[in-house]
Amino acid sequence: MSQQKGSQRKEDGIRSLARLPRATVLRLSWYLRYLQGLDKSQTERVSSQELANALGVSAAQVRKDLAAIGSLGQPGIGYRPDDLAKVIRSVLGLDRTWPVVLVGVGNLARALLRYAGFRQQGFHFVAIFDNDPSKVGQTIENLRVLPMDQLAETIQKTHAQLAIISVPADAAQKVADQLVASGICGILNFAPAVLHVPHHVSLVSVDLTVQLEQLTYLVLHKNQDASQKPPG
Amino acid sequence: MSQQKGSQRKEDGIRSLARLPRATVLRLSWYLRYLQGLDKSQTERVSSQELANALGVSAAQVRKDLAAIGSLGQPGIGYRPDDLAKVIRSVLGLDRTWPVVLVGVGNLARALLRYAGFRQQGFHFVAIFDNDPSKVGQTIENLRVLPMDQLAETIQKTHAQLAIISVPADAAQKVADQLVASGICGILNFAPAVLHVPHHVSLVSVDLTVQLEQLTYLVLHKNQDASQKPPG
DNA sequence: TAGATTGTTAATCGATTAACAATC
DNA sequence: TAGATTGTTAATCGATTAACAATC
Repeated sequence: MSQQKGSQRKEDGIRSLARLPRATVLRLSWYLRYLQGLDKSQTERVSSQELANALGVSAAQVRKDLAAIGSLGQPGIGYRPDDLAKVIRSVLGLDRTWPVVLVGVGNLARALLRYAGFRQQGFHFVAIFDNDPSKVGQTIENLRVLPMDQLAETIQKTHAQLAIISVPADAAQKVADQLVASGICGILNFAPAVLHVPHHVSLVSVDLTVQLEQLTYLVLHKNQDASQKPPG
Repeated sequence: MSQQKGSQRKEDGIRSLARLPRATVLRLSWYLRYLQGLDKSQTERVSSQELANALGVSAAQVRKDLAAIGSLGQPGIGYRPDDLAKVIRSVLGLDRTWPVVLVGVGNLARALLRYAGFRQQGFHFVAIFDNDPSKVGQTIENLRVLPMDQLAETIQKTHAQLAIISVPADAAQKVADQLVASGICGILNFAPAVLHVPHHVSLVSVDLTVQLEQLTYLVLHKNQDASQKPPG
């Protein structure tokens, strides 16, 4: 592995990180979750071994992941939970507030709007949309459901960069196109459809049926692979 | 790569498959989804290239994935959608009905209970549970909410092998333990917690906040990685 | 100092891609 | 036959693990 590669360079503690492996980014979320669960006043240090045990990965993996975002640990001692959490938050972009718009007001949307976990991490719903006239005008969690023709305008006004799609599969690509045209940078898609977005837009899809199908495969072929699964 | 490895052997078409790579199993779900969307009477054949274009992967990848579950294509011709879908369904265990129990009746649970996608693929909710006395006895989608002390009994009676956890994070491990003790083989977990289950139980976790955090990372470090993301 | 634990290197493992002979 | 497309092999790429010198 070549040193001095791309924008990667060491700089007294925190490294300006050149695209982390996707699996590493996923684990950073887990590490953060674990650190947030620690009793702040009680825990002075955590070791890679402790994190590894808690999350079901190897200690070497943990050290590799954390070394990728900075020299945050002290040999012989471990990591300071607060420092670690702060750096991970910064890397994941959780040291700020993210306005989010949501398109498609069904059951899943209602659940998402009420989901406390989002608010805790700085995600903040600023507008919700539906193309069903009978839903437009309803109020859910203090938000009026807006018609789709106000999408672009609202996104520009609220500076929302993120959107959540929870419409039926056959409507999802059209909605994605509208979101992209309105300047959205990242889409979290819950519609069971493969979406295509331009290069400059980020997309994460969560397909609930696919997840359940992964589970049936594992159950059916159990004992051939019983390792701890990454969430998602 | 050695031939004749483990239980893998070729046998006229369908191969008795030795644990597929997890990424392959994920894509099998996508292929199936695409095939199900095709107009049956219209489409006689699909090529690996068509599947690849539709799903944003390489054609070589598609052929490799499909070759792993059998010799299903005809050189020079392509694959027969019906045959392909049938084999994928069989590999994923979707050629049968799966009774599912759900624990934790919150907003997300209500959304999941009404989610049509589950039913379409053969998943069937047979019982729902909550430890909140004010919820026990309520009826949702024709199911009475049962108290937790009826969990084991009900699971045995319904022969449910799968369970969905949608309780708060701090209750999730205890619920998982109860499910395992009651004989459940596979758990789909929506609680934002890392669960530990015995070797013989399969676990898939979907953490919505983690998914949104992956998205903020991508948006923030955009143009460093703008590839199509696998759902989940 | 002795014990613990990091950050990093080298070795291993696994998954993806490219190329092409086989075959419809 | 000529054109198309599979299944498979070898090459590439990337991620995980093991080991250990550096250091608190």
